[in-house]
Amino acid sequence: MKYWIFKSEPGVFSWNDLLVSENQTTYWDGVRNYQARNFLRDEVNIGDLVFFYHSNSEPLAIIGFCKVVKAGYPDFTALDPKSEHFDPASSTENPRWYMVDIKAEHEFKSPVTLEILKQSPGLEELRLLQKGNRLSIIPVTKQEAGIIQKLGR
DNA sequence: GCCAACGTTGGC
DNA sequence: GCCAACGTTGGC
Repeated sequence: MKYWIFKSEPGVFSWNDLLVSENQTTYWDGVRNYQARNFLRDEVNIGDLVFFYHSNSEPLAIIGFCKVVKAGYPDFTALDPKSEHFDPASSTENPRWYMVDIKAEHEFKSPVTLEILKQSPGLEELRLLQKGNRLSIIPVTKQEAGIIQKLGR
């Protein structure tokens, strides 16, 4: 089992949006970055734990965590000309972008804010905290995941 | 709203 | 294959 942070702007898709989704499950569409795509396609698996991070918002924080319930499959929004995420270079035969499905598992008692994360020993290497980081699908080590879990209790 | 950092594009 | 220009991200 692996551990991840998925970033989302709550104005686009928030933790609460996830909670009111059918089965508290959503497909994670719209990733249009190759490194993040590779993670979704090749590495994110059923049962993996996903921390749900709100970016560009108040508070900047991990709100809770999810479980991956469906591993990588083609992002169909890339094939839909009406979608904001349409990519004419992607096709059914040769999909360029991938998505996974995640299901809400637990909301933290209080959000684990960016500030808290920065102050927590053991998270110095966390990609989320590196300057200029823009990756939206971030791998997290088991040790880091344990620390984040503790912070959320 | 600003702007630094980053990824992508496209002309050469 | 280089790199300038551009668009986007995301913390502040």
